[in-house]
Amino acid sequence: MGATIEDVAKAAGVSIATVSRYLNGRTEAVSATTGARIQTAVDRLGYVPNLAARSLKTGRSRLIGVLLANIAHPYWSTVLSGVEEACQRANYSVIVSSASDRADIEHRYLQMFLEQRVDGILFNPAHAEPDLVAAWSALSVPVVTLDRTLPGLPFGLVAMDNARGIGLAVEHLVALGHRRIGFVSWHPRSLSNRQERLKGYLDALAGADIGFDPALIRFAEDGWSDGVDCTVELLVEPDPPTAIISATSMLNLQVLAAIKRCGLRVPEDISVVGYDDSPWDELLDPPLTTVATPARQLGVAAAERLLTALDAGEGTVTGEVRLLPQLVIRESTRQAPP
Amino acid sequence: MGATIEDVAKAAGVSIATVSRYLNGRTEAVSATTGARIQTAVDRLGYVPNLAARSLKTGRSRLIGVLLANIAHPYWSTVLSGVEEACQRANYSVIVSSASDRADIEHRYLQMFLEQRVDGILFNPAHAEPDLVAAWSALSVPVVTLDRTLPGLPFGLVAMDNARGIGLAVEHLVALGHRRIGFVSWHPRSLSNRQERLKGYLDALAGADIGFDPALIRFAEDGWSDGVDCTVELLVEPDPPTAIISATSMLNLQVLAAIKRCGLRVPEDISVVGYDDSPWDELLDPPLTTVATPARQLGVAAAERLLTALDAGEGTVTGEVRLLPQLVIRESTRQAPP
DNA sequence: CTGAAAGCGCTTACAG
DNA sequence: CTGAAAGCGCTTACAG
Repeated sequence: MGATIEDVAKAAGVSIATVSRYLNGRTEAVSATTGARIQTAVDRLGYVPNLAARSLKTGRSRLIGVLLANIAHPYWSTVLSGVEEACQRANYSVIVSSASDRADIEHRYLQMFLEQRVDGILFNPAHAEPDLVAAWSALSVPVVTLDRTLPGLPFGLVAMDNARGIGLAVEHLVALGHRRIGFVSWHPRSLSNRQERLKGYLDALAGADIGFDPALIRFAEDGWSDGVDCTVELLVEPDPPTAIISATSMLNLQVLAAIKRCGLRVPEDISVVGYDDSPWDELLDPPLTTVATPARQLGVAAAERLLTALDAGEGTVTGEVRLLPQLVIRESTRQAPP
Repeated sequence: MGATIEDVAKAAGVSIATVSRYLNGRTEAVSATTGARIQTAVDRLGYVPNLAARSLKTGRSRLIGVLLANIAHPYWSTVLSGVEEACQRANYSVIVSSASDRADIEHRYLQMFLEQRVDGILFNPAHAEPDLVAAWSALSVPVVTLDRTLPGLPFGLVAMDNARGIGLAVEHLVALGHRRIGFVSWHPRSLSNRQERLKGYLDALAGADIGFDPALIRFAEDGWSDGVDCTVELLVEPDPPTAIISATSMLNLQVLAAIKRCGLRVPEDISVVGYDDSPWDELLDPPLTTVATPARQLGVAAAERLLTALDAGEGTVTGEVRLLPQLVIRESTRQAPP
């Protein structure tokens, strides 16, 4: 069906070498008239170069593999759009896979990426248990890890400054006079981003000379419901918090729903700081004070870090890039009760 | 760096033809002992087959191109996870691109897909203006269009039954005694899914013998804010609606926010039916009555339709598959005031 | 500025 | 059950 470079060469009355040079933009190496003849042939035949053939020859596929822990999470689709944008700009295509939070699937996909001979990998790991992850120490392409670090692996990291993000939330609440500040998060497990947020909470508390009360922390199971129950538990404590920090965007609404279920009002009875600043956070009731963690920028930064390494011919990416979150103050936080 | 099939053959003391047969699962054609020797060599060398080479030879890439109008929309990331899942099951990889709602970008991406020699394309078009779209009439691979039809193009369609979805919402409100039912949608333009929802609204009204009042319809510009203004306009009409249907998930929260801004309560003062049943709709205040349009299933169905055509060796996909939405009744709708 | 030729890593008849 | 050989569609020294 498709025309090949040979068809074009024949139609233009030149060799395939010349066609190839013209197509690859080495215009200084092809005379203008020859170029015009080739272009005419390309147009007439509807010639579309075969990247598989090029890849086989050059050893570069112009493919970037993106492996997400779970693509169904709205935050990550936005990150992906940033990755997309940066890769597109650099003329790379993006192969996307989602591990549905399962390490065995991650394995399969990484293998697939290798078979497709992607030039590089962007990876938001679902798990970080050292034994599961050890097998990836010898991946043959540069890898940049997104938001989560993998201990002991030769990957670069591009992530938000998670500790600082939660720090901003704590400081804001402390400035409003709150001293009993609840923290609702997903269970940290071995995931660096979650651990960092927890650490950010503890450090900021310490920095404000507030004693840490374990009763004020709740870890929910991943998903769209457990956060509600966890928050309710927190609210029925004998000495409940006057403010709550939600450490993940998917938990924001669950915390709010739990508070309403308990018959409390935000911010009259309790203040809430959310995370991520999803586009709809300002549409919530009340408009949510949140820690903004620009998703699109994260994607762009990660892709650019990888692409830079690729351009430089580096076989591996090192170091880490941290993006700074920002606090967006809206109406869900106010002065603590006396 | 990477071992090739020739390295494996040498290490196992057989020809590359035999290695190829073994690797492709034609185990009946390879003796058990030879197979074992090959497997040992593969493991020891860490051999990873080169799909570009295979693709070049077989003419099949095992790549599916997915082109989304805008991947940053949460609904579509869920659709994508369904596509993902189905393709993974069938051993295809997925190349994802997002057009950011721009037709020129769509063009570029389609071209990229062709260059990558994808085996098929899943396409949620950003625009459907006939002149923009005409160029795609001769795409060399099977295409299935997602949610939106492209007039006159030889593509299959997998979509929700949009008209029926809105019909369900109208019927529910009519049953509750509402007769002034507002409709807030994005501007339909030439997009079939939006036109169908509008038609569903009009037809259902007619079916209930309710005269149609143009003052009850508002079209917002795409995005996260214009829907608020449109809804406010609707609410300050001299004879305002007693219920509102939001025709897109991204509009649900905007409609709710506008109602609150006007000092009205849901459902005491006005009923609201949303669209899509995003996972957080039940966490809203009040929990939202919505038309559920299972995103993941849509993705799975579309991918399967395409994969079936591919298996059958069909060069083009025809016909359409319609998925039925379902009404999920929660607490944002109630009896109309007398 | 242009062409002939080798070779990227596979699969697949064809022959044995 | 196994191997030798052709060929998929490109790129890239090398020569001229």
